[in-house]
Amino acid sequence: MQITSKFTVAVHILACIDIFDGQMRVTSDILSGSTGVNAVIIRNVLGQLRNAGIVETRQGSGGAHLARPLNEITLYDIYRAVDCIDDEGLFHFHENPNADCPVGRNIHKVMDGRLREAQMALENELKSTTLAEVVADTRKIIDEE
Amino acid sequence: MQITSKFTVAVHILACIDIFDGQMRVTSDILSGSTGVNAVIIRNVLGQLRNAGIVETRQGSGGAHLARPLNEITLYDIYRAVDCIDDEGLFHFHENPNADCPVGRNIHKVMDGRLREAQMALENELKSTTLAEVVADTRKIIDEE
DNA sequence: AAAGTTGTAATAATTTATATTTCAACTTTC
DNA sequence: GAAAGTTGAAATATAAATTATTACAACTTT
Repeated sequence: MQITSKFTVAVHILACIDIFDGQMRVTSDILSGSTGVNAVIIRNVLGQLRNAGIVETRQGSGGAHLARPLNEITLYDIYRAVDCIDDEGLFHFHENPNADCPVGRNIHKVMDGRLREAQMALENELKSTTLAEVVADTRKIIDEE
Repeated sequence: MQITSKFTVAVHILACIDIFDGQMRVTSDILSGSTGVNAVIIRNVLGQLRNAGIVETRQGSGGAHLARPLNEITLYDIYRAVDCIDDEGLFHFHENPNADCPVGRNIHKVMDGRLREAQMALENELKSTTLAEVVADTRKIIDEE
């Protein structure tokens, strides 16, 4: 199991939006071409990013723009926006433990806090990186090519 | 997307093995009953735990036993044993970024280290808990019931 | 020998992720 | 104001991953 590629796709298209904005109209078709991901999926992701206040898009006119500065968008914001992880959490608990077994009826409770801690450690790490850093690194590599 | 339930199942059955060992023969059928997970899946998980040197099982005789002390088995050991995450890592990268696009051909490289850090933060957290703690908490709750 | 168990392979069913098709609503440009 | 291109969204299809099931040989103990 892995965290859905919508997350890395979202980071990818946000980098494109920042880097190409001004040079061209960054449409879902352009982004589909850069990512290799279907344009409808791109529009879905853009929709989630829009709902989270990260990008701006409008029907008809075409072309996405960032809604706030690069350094105010963390990887965590993106991860949340595209709904990588649902309310159940990162770890999938088996669903039918036996309530007649003393272990079965308590294991969930015992594990819950610890699994949440682990998930939080991951998420805190994602909070520590902003798109500004990602884009800066990308531009640097491009310049050196 | 979530981390496969084989992980929580594995923790569950290890707790059962420790708590019930001596009282009964802890077979895959018993464990299937406690977890609500198919007995063949349980045997697969036990097989992975055996390969990792965490439990001992034998054909014919039946009944699993821990292969080393509870405090020498971390949640990370279990997570590794059941192969929660493959070599690609926790985050799933979209597979066909466009090499003709400057962002497309570099984004993977730029993100890689950061995603690995996040995964490591998760894993370090799992390393910090041993089965001894999980079982102690479980026994405590059982005693208070 | 009988009964019960593990280990493993093969297959099926279920769930989740991703892609595709379609089209109405909208904007800009001619 | 018509044409061309775009977004947003729904419906459906395909693909991939997870979990369950069936089947049985190999093994142990009684």
